[in-house]
Amino acid sequence: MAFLTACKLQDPVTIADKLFLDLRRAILEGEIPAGKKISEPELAAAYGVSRGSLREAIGKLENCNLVTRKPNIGARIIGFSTEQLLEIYQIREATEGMAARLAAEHMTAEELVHLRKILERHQAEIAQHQRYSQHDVDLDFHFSIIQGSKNKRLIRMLCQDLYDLVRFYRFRLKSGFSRSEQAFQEHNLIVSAIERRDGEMAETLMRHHIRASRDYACKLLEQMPLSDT
Amino acid sequence: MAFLTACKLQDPVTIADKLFLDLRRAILEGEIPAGKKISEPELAAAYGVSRGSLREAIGKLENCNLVTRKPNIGARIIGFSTEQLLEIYQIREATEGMAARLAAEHMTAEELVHLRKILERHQAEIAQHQRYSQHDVDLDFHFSIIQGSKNKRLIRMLCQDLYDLVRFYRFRLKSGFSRSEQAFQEHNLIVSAIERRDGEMAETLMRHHIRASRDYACKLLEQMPLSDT
DNA sequence: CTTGGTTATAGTGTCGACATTATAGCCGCA
DNA sequence: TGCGGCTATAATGTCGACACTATAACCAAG
Repeated sequence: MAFLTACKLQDPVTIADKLFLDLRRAILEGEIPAGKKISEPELAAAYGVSRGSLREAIGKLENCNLVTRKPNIGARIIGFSTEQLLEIYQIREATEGMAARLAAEHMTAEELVHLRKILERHQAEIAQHQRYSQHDVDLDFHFSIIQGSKNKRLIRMLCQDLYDLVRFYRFRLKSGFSRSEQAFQEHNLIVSAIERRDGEMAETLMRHHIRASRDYACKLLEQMPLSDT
Repeated sequence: MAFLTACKLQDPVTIADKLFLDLRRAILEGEIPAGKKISEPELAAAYGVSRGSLREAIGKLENCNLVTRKPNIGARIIGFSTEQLLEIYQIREATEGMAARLAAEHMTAEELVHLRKILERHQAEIAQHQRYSQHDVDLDFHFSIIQGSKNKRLIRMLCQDLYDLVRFYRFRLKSGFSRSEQAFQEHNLIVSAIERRDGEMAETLMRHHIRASRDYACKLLEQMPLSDT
């Protein structure tokens, strides 16, 4: 899962950081059900840590938009809604479009080679109908382009905050999610534009790609609405 | 300062929240010098609170990107750099462009009236050469459009996180910052496009506007580089 | 005088306990 | 029986103290 290397905290040193990563994974993978209220004493006991450390970890989760807190009431895991998913797609369209434009300007030759390799992996997995891991390939693709923008703040905004939500939703839609062939073609066009250093075109293509992805997700949601688990 | 009403925590109930707002203001207005390391015991004593509450407040400041923390080392106020300022402009171009597009689709008639009023205020202040408060008018303008997008996550991302940084930099550039007339014309065009419900044009104009603002800031920086205060 | 190691000190991370607030259950009353 | 207020309980907010880490000052050897 190369896309995880984009995150900081690869090797957490403090208890609160370890807890944060543990809880984040548990939330993203549905181990802790969405919308559930967090009981600080309960969770602290379950993980064998103090409430102070737990609160610090919850604070970080709040920054990642994975939990919401209200004063004197407590924290609860975020729920999901079609509305929120559409909001995320709108933000991705704008920011990743810009990222693609910047990547076309700033990506190094080595990074372009890496991008091409991701495409090859993608193609190989399509040939073998490995639709499960396709998600990782897709995330790797988008992460690489974001990294290529060289805009540190943009990278943090997307890789560290927004993409947690993307993974959160993607995990729930995983079952029927297979737009691989079409997505691969679109990825291919984007990379070509970046290789030509055509930032304008790269941005346009990326925005189209994300909009297509959104439309597909919407269709899925109409057939199979999200359930609270 | 109507633009502050866009923030949550209007009336903080908990000590940590009050501290957070206090510290945020102090940082934005340069009361605490940029780049300064934070001593938890010192600050806690200065504000008469416990270190625990202070740490919670610092955590929130970290989410706003106003301080950075390293494990076992501590937190320090962010510094500023031309590079970072350019990064922020790139993000604003993408996200506020999208916000303008969405605002053209979703803004209500009342919100459009409010926008027009802001333009009138802007014009009045130009006539009186009140360049100081022009910044507030400008922030109000951008805040209103962001709010008009009706994308809750986008609103939070911009109003709650990114715009703290905008204010942080704007405070340091305040002295020579007067692009009022030009900015007013651009604002006018944007509002017209939104009134026509022309999202495509609104996005284009907003992106041009922010790019022009960036270019102006760059010129200022060449003449008068940022000093660490 | 410089450099490497050692010790002292200040600071951060962690914890358990107390104060305050929200919530749920219960009782009394209409 | 239904509703309003009260009480008890549990949870969150806050605090002070201890443990561990990084830094700075100091000393000794070259």
